[in-house]
Order: sequence, then C-alpha cells, then structure tokens
Amino acid sequence: MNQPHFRYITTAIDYANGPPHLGHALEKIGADAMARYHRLKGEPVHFVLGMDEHGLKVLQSAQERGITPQEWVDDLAATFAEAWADLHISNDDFIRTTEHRHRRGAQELVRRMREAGDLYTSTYAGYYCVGCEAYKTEDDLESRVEELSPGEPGPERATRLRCPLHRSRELEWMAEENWFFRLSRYQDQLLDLLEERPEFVQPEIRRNEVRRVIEGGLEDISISRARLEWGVPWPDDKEHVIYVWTEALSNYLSATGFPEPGHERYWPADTHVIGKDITRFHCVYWPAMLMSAELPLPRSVWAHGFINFGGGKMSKSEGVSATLEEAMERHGPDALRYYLLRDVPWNGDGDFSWDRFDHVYTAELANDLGNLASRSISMIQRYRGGVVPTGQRTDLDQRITDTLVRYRAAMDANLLHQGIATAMELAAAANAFVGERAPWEQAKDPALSQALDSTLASLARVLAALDTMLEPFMPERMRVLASELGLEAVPMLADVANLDLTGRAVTKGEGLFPRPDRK
RNA sequence: GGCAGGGUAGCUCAAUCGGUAGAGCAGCGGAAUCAUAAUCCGUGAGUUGGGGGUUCGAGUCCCCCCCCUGCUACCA
Repeated sequence: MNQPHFRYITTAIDYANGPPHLGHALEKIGADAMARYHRLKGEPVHFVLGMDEHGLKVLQSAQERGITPQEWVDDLAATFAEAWADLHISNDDFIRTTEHRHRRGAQELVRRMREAGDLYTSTYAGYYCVGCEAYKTEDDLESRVEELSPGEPGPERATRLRCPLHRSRELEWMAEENWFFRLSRYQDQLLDLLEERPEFVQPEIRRNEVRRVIEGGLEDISISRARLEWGVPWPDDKEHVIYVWTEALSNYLSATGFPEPGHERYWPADTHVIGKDITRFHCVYWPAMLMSAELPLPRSVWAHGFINFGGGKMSKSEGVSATLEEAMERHGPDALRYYLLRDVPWNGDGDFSWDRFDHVYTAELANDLGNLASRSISMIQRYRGGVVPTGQRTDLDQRITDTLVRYRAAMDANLLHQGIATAMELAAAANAFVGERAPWEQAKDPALSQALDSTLASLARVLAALDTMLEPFMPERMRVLASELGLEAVPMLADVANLDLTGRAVTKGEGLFPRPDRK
C-alpha cells in the first residue's frame, strides 16, 4: 500500500496556565493559513495543535481553585479548543500532554536517548524556593541587597537573593540527582545541520541567532526532575519526571502515534510553527534529542514574531487592551484573521490597534473586496439575469495569471502578509477595470453586448481567483463567496488560472463584509 | 558589554550587481453612478538618523557617532 506523504505542520502547544489570548491566536491563525494554502495546492496536510498540561504552575493553578490538576487542564483545553474552532482553525488533531499517547511517546524518546548512551545521572544544583517548590534561575530572582555584584552561584550567594513571589522566605541552594543529556556531543552535528540545511531555521534572522548559541558552546542539560508530581514519569524511575522541554517537545512525535507503526506517514514534521522566543529549544535541543534517538529531523522550524500593543509587550497597564473575544466580535473571526496576518508580518513583529483594525476592515474588506463582489454580482444579475455569460479573456484575466505567480512565490516562502497584499492588488485592479470598461455604458448599446459579456465574465473569474487566494486567511467568508458565485466549493489553486464560470447562477448575499455603521 | 537586525514622504513599508528615491494609506483636486455613498483618475520640493571617506555617480560600499529592536543556554 502506498502511504501518502502528509505535510505535517505543528504549532507550539500552549501552556495550560491561563485562557487563550491574541498572541496565541496569531500563531494558530498563521499556521492555519499555511495549512490551508497547502491543501489548496492539493497536498495531504496533517495540521496539529495542542496543550502543554504538566508542570508546577499547572498544579498550583488547580490547587488555588480547589480542583484536581486534571480537572483544571480539561477545562482549559476545552476553552482553547473552542477558541480555535471559533477562529476557523482547521487542525486535524489536538494533542494534550496528559494523554496516554503522549506519555508513551515521550517515554520512548527518552528510552532511545538512553540506549544511545547519551543519558547519565549527575547532580543538579540550583536555587530552590520552598514557597514555589521549584528551582529558580538567577534571572527569576531579585537581589535583597542594594547592589549585587556578579558572582559564582552557590549557597553563600543564595542568602543574598530572594524569590519575588515569596520575599519573606529564605532561598535554599539545593542539589538533587538528575538525568542529564549529553547535548555537548551534538555541537558539531548541529552546526553541520545549519550549514547543510539552512532552511531548517527560518526566517534567516533566527538562524543567525541559533548558530551563535551553538558556536558559543553547548553544555549538557538536565532533563529530569525529582520532587515534581505533575509530569510524565521517567521510564523505570518513579522518583523523577521528564523535565519540561524534553517532555513538551516530544509532543510533536507522540501526536503522530510514535512509536506505533504508521507514524512515519506524518513524521518527520515539515514545519514546526513557533514563537521566536522558543527558537533555541526547537532548533538546538530538539534536533539534538532526535539525533540521539536516531529519528529523522523536522524539515524546518518557522519562528514567527509577536504582536505589540501600543509599544509595550502584552497589554499591561499601558498600551492597548484587547481580549481575543473582543477582537473576534469586532468584525467577525475572519476579519480578525485577515487583519492580524496582514499587519503582523509573518517573519517579524507588528502592532495591534483598534483604529488600525477598523481602518483595514473598512477600507480593504468592506470597500475594496466586499464592494467588488457586491457590484460585480449585482451587474451580472441586472444585465444578464444572474447567469455568468461566456466572455473573451480580458486584460484582467492576464492580471490574474500574473498575480497567481507572485502569490504562490510569497506563500511558498511562508510570507503570508505578502500573499495577502498580492491578492488585494488584484482586487484593486478589478475595481479599476470596472471603471475603465464602464459596464453600465456597455449595457446601453446593443452593439457592445459581447464586450459586456467579457467584462462580466472576467469579473466573475477574478472573484473566483480571489476566493481561492484569500481562503487561507478568511475560510468562512470565502466559502460564502464561492457559494454566491454558484461554486460548490472554493476552487483549488491549480484550477484558478483556467476557470470558466459560464452558466453559473450567482446570488447576492447580505454583504460579505458589512460596513460597521450599517451592521 | 558582546553579537545580530534596523533607522527612507504625516503613517506602514519598497528600492535587483552602487546609476535620475517608489507604493499603499492619510491629505488635496476632479470624474463616474454598477455597487456596502462603496469606486475610479490626478496630485509627493522626503537634508534616505548625524558626520567623514571611496567613486564620474551611494539609501545602496568603508570609517566614526546617535537612537530603536532582538539574542546572550535549562520560566513556559
């Protein structure tokens, strides 16, 4: 049997410590647009989202509410899944790290790393906050003296630091036996990887950062923890759980069914879509762990940027306040998808503002695109009884062909914002085309009947082309547009260039993107 | 501190190997009436952060300075 090769696209699994926000949403929307684009190309796609549900903070959140951690994460996972459904995210699977299949996959990965001789026990020492019941890095801590000079970590230094969450408690310097991974062994192989497969880390700016980290020297890392109950047990060692990153990263593997036969139809992943802040874990630790376990490496990691809210990071006291719910309700989920992917370059950062959102919605979606559909369909109804006539190709058809080339180039490079811009240039050209051809004039002169047919047929074709090109960004709205054009479904990308809508019965709906003042 | 990436029209950004600085939005003027009063056309005298240098010619190369952002290993 010929197993199809799936294009396996993942997103970072979200930490079960609070409800989904716009930052989470940006990543899912972008990854979803990538997945949908590849489906429009006719590729089998496997697109997976998930939740990271272990760890101390999860345990604490549950305890604060007087419920079990499992109840807490069940509740939160449902909230996330619902949000993604509302946003029309088309994931094929949803992996949760508390699932049996994940425990199995994570443990098997550790076993293979151990078989490779890359794991050993040693002493892990660090600052331990009894209040938090967790180890802290010096960055997590604050000084209790005026000026703290740099110095060697150790018990003496612990007396001069304190945990910001438990200022009254003493900080302890503690040590425990842990499992360590020989990350240092993979330094050269990782550098070779970047050299031989530059596309492994994208966009390029992230690749440079990763290279520097590796060149700076890699030390072995501890990948287990004692004293922590809420986690995946270490294989054959009940005293330990698998430490966060090793456990969490393995979700990409466990979601494929690993180690069961058949997981190879998904693995290796084509693209891990992540936030730029966790590039190191995905581009250094993760490939090293896979090398150790002798598993194929993912083909690429795409590190997107972040949304800024009025200059600051996330909406704190200053800057814009925007919840995911508010943003979805403003102009509908598809409009939010469009706005975020249009204004936040997929290879960089961008800003969020309500003014900008409203402006983009009104100018581009309502006025340019919505009105183009409205006026085109309206004229086909008025002049041709609602049936698309047969018409010669026009300049506008040539424009469709040109646009498709540039659109595919942008989308194949994952430059989603450029894909949107390219498609919207076609919409602008179509509006200009209407002005040049003046169908209302053509309609007055029977001698121009064929010219009118060509005008209307071209407009129908351009709407169908836009329907396809914008589907990854606004799936629900574009399904409606397809239906208004008399199409059974959004056309596949390969069919767009030679579409013929002759004979299709068009219908005018209530307006794809109603103007805010008229809603 | 070190490394990396940026500073171009009011705003967001483009400018292949160095060759007369462009686009969208906003603003201003005009046209049209199919349409969600939506659309279309016309309109840009910007010291390309500052200074110096190389060159026939630099936003584009070299040097110095100023400002912004990111990374600088076990919080996800």
